Amino acid sequence: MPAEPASSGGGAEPPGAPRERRRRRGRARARTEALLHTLKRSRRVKANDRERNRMHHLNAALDELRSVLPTFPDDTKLTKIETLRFAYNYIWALSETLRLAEQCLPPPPAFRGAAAPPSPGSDAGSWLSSASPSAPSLCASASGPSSPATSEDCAYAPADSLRGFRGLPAAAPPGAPCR
DNA sequence: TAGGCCATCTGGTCCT
DNA sequence: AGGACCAGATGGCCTA
Repeated sequence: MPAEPASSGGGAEPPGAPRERRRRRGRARARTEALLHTLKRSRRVKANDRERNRMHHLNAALDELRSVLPTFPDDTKLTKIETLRFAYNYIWALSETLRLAEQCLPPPPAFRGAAAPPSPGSDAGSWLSSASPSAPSLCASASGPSSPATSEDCAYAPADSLRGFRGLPAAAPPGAPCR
């Protein structure tokens, strides 16, 4: 504990003055600490508020993502982790479908000199489902795009909600001939 | 009742 | 300096 600094005034003070000064300084320090405490507190409250807002925005974005993901039954609510993993696999499946479709599409008329007849619903009846052995499973996974899902990861997937999955054409099995 | 999911609070770190 | 982001802690709610 540092010694009290000697007063510059000398002996003009009445006896007991140093004690009074100490008391006042103590009160001032208490006031400063209280002020600091309330300042810290209000900063914390503001930070909490921002954090709450941030999480609400994050959840809103997650809800938007959920709303574009197909589930069965329709009102099935995926958990956060399920939503993210499902979205990952859904995107993978869509791009795979696109890739296969491009592979199978006939060349544009400009190259053939004649319009090719569309093949409506050539594969429209077969939708991707977890029951299809050749189709990429849409169950959740964190693995790479070349193998979007493993059976172990499927433990995380809402398997029942994905069964009967609608809206995504099945990817053709590897090596399947284009029609 | 245990386990999963979620919201919130909190302190630390990074960025502007 | 203040805000954004992150991860850990905690408590509530729900379901098997």
